[in-house]
Order: sequence, then structure tokens, then C-alpha cells
Amino acid sequence: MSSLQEVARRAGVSKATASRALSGAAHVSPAARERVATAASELGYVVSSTASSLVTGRTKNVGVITPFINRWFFAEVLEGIEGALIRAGYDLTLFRLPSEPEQRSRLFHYFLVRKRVDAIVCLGVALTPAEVELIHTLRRPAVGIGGAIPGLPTMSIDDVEATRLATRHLIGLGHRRIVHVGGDLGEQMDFEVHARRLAGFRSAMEEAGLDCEGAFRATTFSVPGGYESALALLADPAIRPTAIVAGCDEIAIGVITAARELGILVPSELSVVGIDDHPYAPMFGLTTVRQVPGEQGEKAAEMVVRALADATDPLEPVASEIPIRLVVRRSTTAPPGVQSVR
Amino acid sequence: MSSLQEVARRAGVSKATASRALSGAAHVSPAARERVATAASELGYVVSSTASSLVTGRTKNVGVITPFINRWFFAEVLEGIEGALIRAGYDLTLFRLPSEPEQRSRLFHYFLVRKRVDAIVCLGVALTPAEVELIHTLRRPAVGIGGAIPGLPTMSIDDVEATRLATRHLIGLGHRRIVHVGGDLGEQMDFEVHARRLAGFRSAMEEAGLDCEGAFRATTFSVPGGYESALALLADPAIRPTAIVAGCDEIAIGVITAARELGILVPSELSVVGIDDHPYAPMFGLTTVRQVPGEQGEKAAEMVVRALADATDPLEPVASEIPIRLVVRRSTTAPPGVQSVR
DNA sequence: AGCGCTTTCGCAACCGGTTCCAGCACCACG
DNA sequence: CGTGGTGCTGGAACCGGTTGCGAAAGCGCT
Repeated sequence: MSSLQEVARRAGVSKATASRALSGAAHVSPAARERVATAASELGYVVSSTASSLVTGRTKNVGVITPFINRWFFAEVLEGIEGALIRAGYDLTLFRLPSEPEQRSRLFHYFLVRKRVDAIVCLGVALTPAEVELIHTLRRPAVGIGGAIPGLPTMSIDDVEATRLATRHLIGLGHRRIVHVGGDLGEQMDFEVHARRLAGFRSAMEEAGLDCEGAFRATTFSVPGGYESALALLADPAIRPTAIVAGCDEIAIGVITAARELGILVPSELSVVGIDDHPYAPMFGLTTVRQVPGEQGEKAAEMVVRALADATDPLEPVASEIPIRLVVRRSTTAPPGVQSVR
Repeated sequence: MSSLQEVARRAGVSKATASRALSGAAHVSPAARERVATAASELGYVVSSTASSLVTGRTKNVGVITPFINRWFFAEVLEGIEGALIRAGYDLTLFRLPSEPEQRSRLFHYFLVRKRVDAIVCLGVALTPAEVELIHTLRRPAVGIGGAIPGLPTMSIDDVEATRLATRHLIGLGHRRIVHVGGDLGEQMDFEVHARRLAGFRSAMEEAGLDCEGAFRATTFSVPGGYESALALLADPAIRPTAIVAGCDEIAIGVITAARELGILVPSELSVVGIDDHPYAPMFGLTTVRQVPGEQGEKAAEMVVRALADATDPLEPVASEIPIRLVVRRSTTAPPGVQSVR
């Protein structure tokens, strides 16, 4: 528990020189630098981060705000962020976004405003204009993940394009009766992912001249959600679609499970496409639109780190879109009675 | 961005009084307290946590070390910890445990030793005696989750008892040919959960006079792991067991999926028990041994917070075991040809 | 009214670094 | 040999709070 003072004394130099020697770059003679280094290691000296950040104003700490931790996408992004931050020498302080507005504003003002974090990563959180404003006046680098935030750089996939890709794939195979089982528009997260994925589905359907009437089923973004929804949807052969575009892979897996339970063969009687390329997708042979959340987290973290390192160049408030691509597996084929095109 | 100095000036008192007034308890007249409070709120004053912790030595920050973020158990515990910490006014700094020993020791010495965190929660990390020693000499409260750590208080379930419960349930139903599909002993985590769950299985089998020879299949702790393993295990009717004890619910779900794919009826031809009571368990009608990871995290966090609040009473280094219980659903019944006992 | 006690308040010394600025030694050059 | 410059170094002033200690003020008591 030794202080810089003691290191300096042991090395026979002043606190100032010791500080310069340890922080690397400065005008310090090689001899002095050497003596300080050995003194420090002999004493097991570690700089006090609080003292250091009090004077520099930098905490070497990045705050991450997210509504969920225990969901695949979020946990995966978090891992990506964590890795990139540690690599750059930053700690990660985790905040779960409170749902009550009052708590939320307290989080922003109390925890983020004051010297606790150097920068902010907002994961799956659509900031209000006032919050963006606050971040700007504090001159803290910030980046969003999961959707565009006006005034802030963001990383996300193009959700509209994702379902469009999936839907076009099915249409291309010859499907006409397609249903989208997606997230409930009412209980969606801050970002309008659910609405955007529905929009992509609609766009592809309309582009092919297909009717979207009744072609959307809302459910929760989970395996049981897809399962329940599919049980209801597939029970009646009269209205049964030949293909389903799921809002995410977990829903898709629920759908496949329900289909199997009802004795409906996938893909010969029912094609299913998901979005995500979840680790479980290969096992179900799920055709899906691939995104890599960990990569998004990593890129976002690297952005703030870069901005922190080079204060001269503030982050451009642009919405970057991570490329996605369709991964075709065994869960999709031509509809019954239609010759496979390929 | 106002300082205490300015608040004091505006309230017409000294820095000292202002500090005392804001921190609540002290000998400050109601009038002065009031004036300081309004001055602070008018200026939007927020105390600088770095300055404050420099002098007090407390950071109001708890470090959590974990090897994984994106696994059900870990993410769930993390949520529990986060909630409890925020409620107590603490921040949570997240560290993923590096696998390289050198990085690991750097994490302990550099990040944890020095004023960055007041306390430590080790999630799924078995500390070495040296690490425990270090924590003790630094007098930092610490608690482990996921298994017992000598010298430290820990929260976990009794893993041996968990599989024993599950196995006894099957034996009670009349099963004799039971296989345990569990975690690979080689690639297990720091704690010997896999080995302990296997031990519980063995103990129940032996207690009933059943042979354990070849009754264990190692796989990864995931749905695909259980799926692959079950495909291989169930393919040959000659060796097919009548029941499977899965190392966790995800494995169990993989097993059920594989069984369905092979046309094996669950539970009439194959009973399956899991451990966890994963959110997906009800959908698969999975009989399982219930644990609530979020609760474990919450309790652990509350323990360190309590220790932090009351320094006089250091944490007893005892291993607390969270109660577990069997939740019977539809995936288990008497084996084929045996009359149901119940 | 005088005394002692309690409460309230301000001064100043910290906490442990970083960094500005001035001093100093030493070198090269004219 | 004097002078200007360069490279190291140390003193000291911060950063923004907390807290021990003594002074001052307020109070009840004899």
C-alpha cells in the first residue's frame, strides 16, 4: 500500500520525477527512470486511480447502459464491449436502465454526469433528445448500439433489410402464404426494432405483390413466445402459411418446435427463417440472417476508446450499419407442390 | 460543473459545513442545512466521486469477476447482483476473467488491489489460496458464487444434492437404466460443478444398488451439446436408457429435441430430468431441479454491501447453500412396462 | 450576572497523484 | 571565457472533497 512518495524516496528522486518516470513519456534521464522503476516494483507500487483521475479528470472507465443483461443479443454485445475495453485499459461499469423515468434521469445525472465514467455506450437504449443534449454538454464520447440515435454515432444492423432479405428468400423459393411472427409492437424496446423488422417484411411482400393482411403475429422475443404463437397459428390447416419469417432465431426455434409437435414437417410442409444466427441455429438447421452482436459491441467500444485517446477528433454522429447476410440451412425450401427453383 | 466551494459560497457557509450538510449526518443547524440544499439543487451540484473516494478510501464500487457473461446462469446472476448493488447505491464494475494466468494475476493486482473497487464478487471463479490471501490482506469484503471457496463466504446450491434429487426421482418412478448426460470433466469451469453433479448421480444410483458403468456421457453445457450427445446415445435401441439425468436444462432440452427427432416419445419411452428451471423448461414440460440464479446474485451482493456498511463485522467465511427443489412436469413418468407408482 | 456545557461552524490539513514553472548543470558555440 | 540553449529535476500549486480541532455562539443553571 505504498505511495508515490515512498517510491520517490527509495529511488532518491522527487515525487514529480517519479510520476514522470512511471507515466512513461517525459524528460527523465534513463538512469532515474530505471531507479524509479525498480523502486516501484520492489514496493509493489500501483498508482491510485482515484488520485490520478481526480487531477486528470479521466477515470479510465466506460459506462454501459442496457435494459437487459440476460438476453442473447445483449449479453453477446456486452462481451464484445468488455473485451475491447479491457484491451484498451479501460474498466467497464455496468448500469441496467431503470424503467421508471425518474430513476432513469437520476442514473443519467448522478452516475454519468459526474466523473464516474469517461464515455458511455448505450446498448438497446434510445436516448431522448434531452439526454443526448446532456451528453454533448458534458463532452463525453458516446455511442449507441441497436438502433440510430439522432446526434450520436451508432452501430447497428439494418433491421428493415434483415427481414426483407429473409422474406425475399422465401418468396424466391416460391412461397406466397407467408406470415411474420415478430415482436409485439406494444411491448417493444426503446428502439423500434420490432416495427422495423415488420416494415422490412411488409416491404418485401408488397414488392412481390403479396397481401400482408393478417400476415403478422405478435409475440414475445423468445423461444416460448414463438412456440405458443406457432401452436395457435399452425393448428388450423385452412389458414396455415407455407412459410414463416420469425423476428429472431429464438422465435424461429419455438416455431420449429411447435411445428414438430403438431406433426408438420420442416421444411417440406413449412419453411422457417430467423434473424440472428444464434448458436442454436445450426442444430435446428435454421436458415437465418446473420448478425454478430459481439462484433458490434467491440466496434462501438473501440470507437469510444479512440475518441477518448484523441480528443481533437470528436465522434461523427453517423449511424453505421453493420453488414448482414443470409445463411441458408435446411429449414427453408420450396412450398409443397411447387418445383424447387434451384 | 459546480464545485462544493461554489455551493458553500452561495449558501453563505464554509466548504466544511456544506460538506457536512450534504452528507446528511453531522451537527449542522436545520437552517444551514436547508440553505445548502437549495444552493446545491439550484447549481445542479453533484459530488465528485473521485475526490470523495480519494479522501474516504471508499469508491462505492463493487467489482464482479466472471468467466462468462453470455450464459444463462451467469447473466441471470449478474442481473441479480446489479439490482442489489444499485439499490444500495453502489456501481458495478465488470471484469471478465482472463484465461491466461498472467493476465489473471494482473487483473487481481492492478485492477482490484488499488482503490478501484471496495469489494469483490466472484461469479463462477474458484480463487487460488494466494488470491484469497491477497483479498484478506487488503481487507476487502468478498463473496463467491457457484461453489465453495475456502476462506471466503460463498453462495451456491448443493450440486451433489441436485443431481441426487433428480436421479432419485427417476429411480422412484421405477427407472433402472439411467444415463447422466453432463458437463465434460475436462473442460469444466473453475468450480467442479460437473464433477459434483456426476457425484450426486452416482451416489443416488449406488444407493439404489444400480450400476453406473457407462452411465455417464460428457458433453458441452448447452442445447446443441445435449442434442448431439443424445443423438449418439439414443440411436442404438440396444443400449438406450429409459431415462436421462441432464447436467442442466439446456442439455435436457437438447436431449428432448433429439429424442423427438428420432421418434422417441418423451416421457412414455424416455424420461428426462434437468437442473436449473430455465425459462424454456415449462415449454418443454421439463421436470427439473429448480435454482434461481438471480436470487443468488442478489444475496451475495447484499452480503458485501452489509459488510461494507458495517466494517466491524467481517464476513464469516462460510459456504451457504441455497435451497433447491424438484419441479415435476411432463417429461418424466414410469418407464415402459412398469406400472406408474403414483 | 457569571459560569460551564453543548451545539454549530470555519480553518486548515489532509487524501495521492499530476503538472506548471523555475532552477540548475552541462554542453556547444562564438 | 562568456553566453545561450538544452535536458533534468524539484518545489509547490493544484484537483475537490472530508474531517479533526479549536473558536464562537447559544443555552440553562446556580
